[in-house]
Amino acid sequence: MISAISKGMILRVNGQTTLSEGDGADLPRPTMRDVAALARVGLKTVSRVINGEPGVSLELQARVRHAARQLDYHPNLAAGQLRRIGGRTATLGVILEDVANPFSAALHRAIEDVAAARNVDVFAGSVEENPDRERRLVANFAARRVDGLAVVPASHDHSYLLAHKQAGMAIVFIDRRPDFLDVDAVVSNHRQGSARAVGHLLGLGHRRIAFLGDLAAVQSARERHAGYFDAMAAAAAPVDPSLVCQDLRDSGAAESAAMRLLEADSPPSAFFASQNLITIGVIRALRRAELQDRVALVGFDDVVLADLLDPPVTVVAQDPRKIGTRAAELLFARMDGDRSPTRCHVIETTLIVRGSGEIPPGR
Amino acid sequence: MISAISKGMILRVNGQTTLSEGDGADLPRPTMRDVAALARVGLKTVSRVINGEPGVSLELQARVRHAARQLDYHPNLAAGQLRRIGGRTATLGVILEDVANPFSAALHRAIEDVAAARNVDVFAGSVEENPDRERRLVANFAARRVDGLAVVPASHDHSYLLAHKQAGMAIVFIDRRPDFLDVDAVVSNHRQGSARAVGHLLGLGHRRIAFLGDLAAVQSARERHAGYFDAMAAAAAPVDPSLVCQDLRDSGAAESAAMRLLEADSPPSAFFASQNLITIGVIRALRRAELQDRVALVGFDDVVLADLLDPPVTVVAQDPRKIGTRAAELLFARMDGDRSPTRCHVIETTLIVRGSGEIPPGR
DNA sequence: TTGAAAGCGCTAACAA
DNA sequence: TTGTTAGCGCTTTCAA
Repeated sequence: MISAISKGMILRVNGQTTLSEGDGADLPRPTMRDVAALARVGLKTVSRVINGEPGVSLELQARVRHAARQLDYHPNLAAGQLRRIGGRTATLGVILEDVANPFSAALHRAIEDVAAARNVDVFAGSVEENPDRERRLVANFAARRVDGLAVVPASHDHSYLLAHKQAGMAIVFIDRRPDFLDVDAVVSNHRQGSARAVGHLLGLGHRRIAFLGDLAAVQSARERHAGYFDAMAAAAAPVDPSLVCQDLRDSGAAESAAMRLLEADSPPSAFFASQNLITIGVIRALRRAELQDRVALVGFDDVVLADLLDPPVTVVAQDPRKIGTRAAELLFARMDGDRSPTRCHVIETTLIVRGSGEIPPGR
Repeated sequence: MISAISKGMILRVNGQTTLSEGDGADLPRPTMRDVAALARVGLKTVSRVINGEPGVSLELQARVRHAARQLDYHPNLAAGQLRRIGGRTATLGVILEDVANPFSAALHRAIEDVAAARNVDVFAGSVEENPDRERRLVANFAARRVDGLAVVPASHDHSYLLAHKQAGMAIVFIDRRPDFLDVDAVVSNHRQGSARAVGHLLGLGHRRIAFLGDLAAVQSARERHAGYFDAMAAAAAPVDPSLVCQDLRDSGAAESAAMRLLEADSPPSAFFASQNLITIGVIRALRRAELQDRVALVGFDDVVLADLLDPPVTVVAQDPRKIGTRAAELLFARMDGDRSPTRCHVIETTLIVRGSGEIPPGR
């Protein structure tokens, strides 16, 4: 049985390409050869027109464009990249903690904007602090030959990226510094920002300040933890280990931990919540305990609507758009041949005083 | 001058591939040929081992794997896809309003999770309701031969996607129904959800209910607008056109519009904010006017921390995770050969009563 | 079980 | 200005 020939079908008969009438489905995509045949020009002429190379007569340009439109031709980028010398794919890989987390999403968008200006497409993936997922994503992106990779790394030993770097993949670390690997990085000043937050509470007279932190395995979480100790030590305030909770993976865990502290014999007079989801958990706990006006709270990383809560939440804000933009620019600079020594770019944080962090102790 | 040969360099001499000592930078990536040469086997044998095809002796498998590891070989997916019959790229394109918007980001994450389970990588891009950006992204993703495309469309006439669909690209629309194109869609019940929100306010006795909406050019915004009229008509409540504001593109615009309404001669007794950013704008306006306890508010789409505001914000919640998951599953079903008629899947919304929507009129 | 040859859709290099 | 040939890194086909 011979299947029907329907409109729009590409017919290749004796090397001649023609267009049928009908409205078939699942046609093969037309190739440059098809366009060349229909326009009755050489393959290379089509390539020149499609890529905007000079040196094609207006007449042939018109014929090629007309044929391309007729066939609804869309070039195959992968095929071109394969042969092209230097073989850029015009893609970037972005590896985030979670594309749905507001901080990650803001980074993503900033990177996308820089990339879009160069017509570079962006792969994104979520790692959830799982080093295996990170490696899987890196392997995939490498197999796709992304020109650049922006990573918020979950892993510790980053030397497995060396081969990719040497193969010409530009790499930038975001939010965390690289270990055992020489690449650029853009990070918030986690330690100093945290010390500032805690110092702010200490300045109001707080001494029993709880620290709620993310996975201790995560470098940025450790730095924020260290900032807490820095400030406490600078004020000669003793650290009560029972007020230090780490490894809180989401708002729920943070809420429970905060509740436990509030219900203990000698509760904290203030909280330092070292991450956005943790801040949300602490806010919920304070509400449940109806202590939001008596126990102080400073969060690290800003939270939407934090200014409209009662009391409004004081935070140390990061600047994810600036971080993402800088990271993308570094990536493109390296791709463009920048061979200068790698650097770690530190983006300062901002203390935003709103109310929750200014509640005095013993109220 | 002859450049130094350093460790790890791939040397191709007389067709023989060997490994040098040193720590060179910018090596060419090893190819299957290099692995084959080092392992002293045929090219196809390497291909079989890398792709896990059966029928290779254990001995040769070991030799190939060892050589691959030694060279830090990473296969080039694009090259494989080019020759492979049916040519799947194992990629998806996701076109969103803004990857940083919480609703879009939640969709994105849900799609990513379904894709990751199949080891499919995801391109994402933001359109900002600009049809030109949509077309540019679609063209790029088509040029990259994504197997599937999930779009929150900004454009109106979607027939330009027909050629891609016919070329075998699976397509699903999210949040909006396709016009002039036969593809699957997954949408919230915008109209009924909005009618329910407005009906809720009418049930409390409100008659002067303001509608604040997104770009009227956007289909989902129009449906929410229609839902408002449905409910008003059902209650035989007159619509005051001065209480209907559209084309609000961000929280700031929504805040100004709400302020203007509140300061007018006969202000509304309730607001229906038909989108998450608009809801935030209205909340800010009500706070500024100190009317948050006197003017009711129901929002469409939930907002983080809405439950902790004073008063807590009543919303009609969408289920972005469910929408995204369903959309991705439809995409994969089509790729797997599902030829059943296309459908528009409607995901119901949920009214979450929290307080702001239960403020009676004339308070 | 193994591998040589052809070719995917395109660009590079070169010839006309 | 135009076209021809080779070949990118891989998979397919087919022969050994």
